[in-house]
Amino acid sequence: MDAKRSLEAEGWSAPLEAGLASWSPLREAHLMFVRRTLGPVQTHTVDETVVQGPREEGKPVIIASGWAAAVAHLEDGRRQIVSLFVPGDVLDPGQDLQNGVEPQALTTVRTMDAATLAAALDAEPNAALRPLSQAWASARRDAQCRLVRHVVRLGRLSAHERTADLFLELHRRLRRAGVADERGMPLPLTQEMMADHLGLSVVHMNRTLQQLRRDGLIANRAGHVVFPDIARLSAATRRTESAG
Amino acid sequence: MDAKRSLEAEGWSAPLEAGLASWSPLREAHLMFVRRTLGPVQTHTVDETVVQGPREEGKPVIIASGWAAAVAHLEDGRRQIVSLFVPGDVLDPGQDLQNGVEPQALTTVRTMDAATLAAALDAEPNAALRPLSQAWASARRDAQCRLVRHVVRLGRLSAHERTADLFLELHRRLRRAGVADERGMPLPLTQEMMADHLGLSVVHMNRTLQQLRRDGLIANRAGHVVFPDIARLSAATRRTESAG
DNA sequence: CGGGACCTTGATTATCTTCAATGCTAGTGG
DNA sequence: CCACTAGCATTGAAGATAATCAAGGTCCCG
Repeated sequence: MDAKRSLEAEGWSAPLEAGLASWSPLREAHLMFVRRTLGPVQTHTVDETVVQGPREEGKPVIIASGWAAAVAHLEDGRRQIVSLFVPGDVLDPGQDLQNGVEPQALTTVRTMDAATLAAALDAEPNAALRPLSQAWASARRDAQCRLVRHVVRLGRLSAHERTADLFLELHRRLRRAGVADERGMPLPLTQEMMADHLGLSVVHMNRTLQQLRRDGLIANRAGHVVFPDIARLSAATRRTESAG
Repeated sequence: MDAKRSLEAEGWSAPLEAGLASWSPLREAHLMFVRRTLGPVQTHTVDETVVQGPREEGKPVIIASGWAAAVAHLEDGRRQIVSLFVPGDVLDPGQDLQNGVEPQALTTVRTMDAATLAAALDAEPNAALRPLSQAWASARRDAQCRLVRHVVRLGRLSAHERTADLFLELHRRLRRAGVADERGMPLPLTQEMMADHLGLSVVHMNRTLQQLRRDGLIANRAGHVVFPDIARLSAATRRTESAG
């Protein structure tokens, strides 16, 4: 049955399918439904604005390949990347209802890399597709959960800890989507993007990465990062308490 | 009709009712429904754990009086207050599905002050109660929105900006719930709690507050804070660009 | 009066930003 | 093939911002 998938469909819906299936056990029928209801694919180059306003209910935009991010801009030029989106993720700019009536986007979704997007259809909760809608719900909850973890990261972790912690989160997510292997992952982000996500200056981001490299915790080149010792990288997300 | 409300009911469901009504125009019948379906009130003293695990679906716990917070604890004792809850808010610890099956709470909800809580019933989406369920949905979205804003605050604002920005957000929320007036608001938080929310050390939090006081942006005593000049406080949330 | 929780202070150190260059690499047009 | 450019990574120096350490101080309460 796997052999029957067209190469093309396999090509760009694989991360989405793998991601969904990791949340809930899906049958081939569910994956067929996903492929069938997926909208036309839009191709984007890096740094294009993808979602300006609040997203349409029931028509989540998913990212089939490449990376994107929800970006908040301050008046004076500072910017904060609120969340990163990797293949298989649902794009969500967050919505502000502060003024009551018109929902207003808090952030703008922009591509951080060449990316392909498609509108997906959240399954109606009928019996046959129940596992599928559960998978969508789990994916949404995971996104919320990542926001909470990011607040902790920004509020209480040092630059080194933040960086290690982010790398591990991205690694987990990319493996879930089937886009990374055990030892490393693609990382198309510039140091400036990482800095804007982790609340650091570019210069300090650079020095933090150098330190992690010197410590043998990461090794990177050409859009990829390798983790020579995941256990030690994991330990670097927490403060090392030596002699008490 | 307003005169008919019992004083007791008025006393502890007022912030919730005012908060909901601010999201969607509600009639007396909707408020009656809220009062009628509200569970028994639980009284808590400061620093009690209120919600340990993931919250039950469809039975949101609301806070009728007092303050609470979703708190994340790190192994080494550092802690981050991820979100603050004021009267009328729905408590939500955030849920982690990372390991697939069992939802796991990311944070623990604790009282930051003496507080009274009750379980509320999210209205079924029948026609008569539609405005009510819309109000609940808006309140939920507002909570998500606050998380996004907090990421920006922690990632890109200085200590002074963060503090001013938080005060303005709390002021807006408390006014919405009818618990604060135009000039100031109750603030039962210790400096340590504010520090843990804003990602600062207690000492630095203290000095930042002193600075704001010296600048005439805030004045506080005994659990209350007053804003002598909201416009200037608002300006303090952004970097002041003098000569260009 | 003693204790505890909270606020405040000064001194010192660490972390991180800013400013200003300098290199590096890939793409572009001559 | 070679300047030329643009975007990104890197460096050093200087300074601001924030953390840490270690005391005091105040207030309330038993």
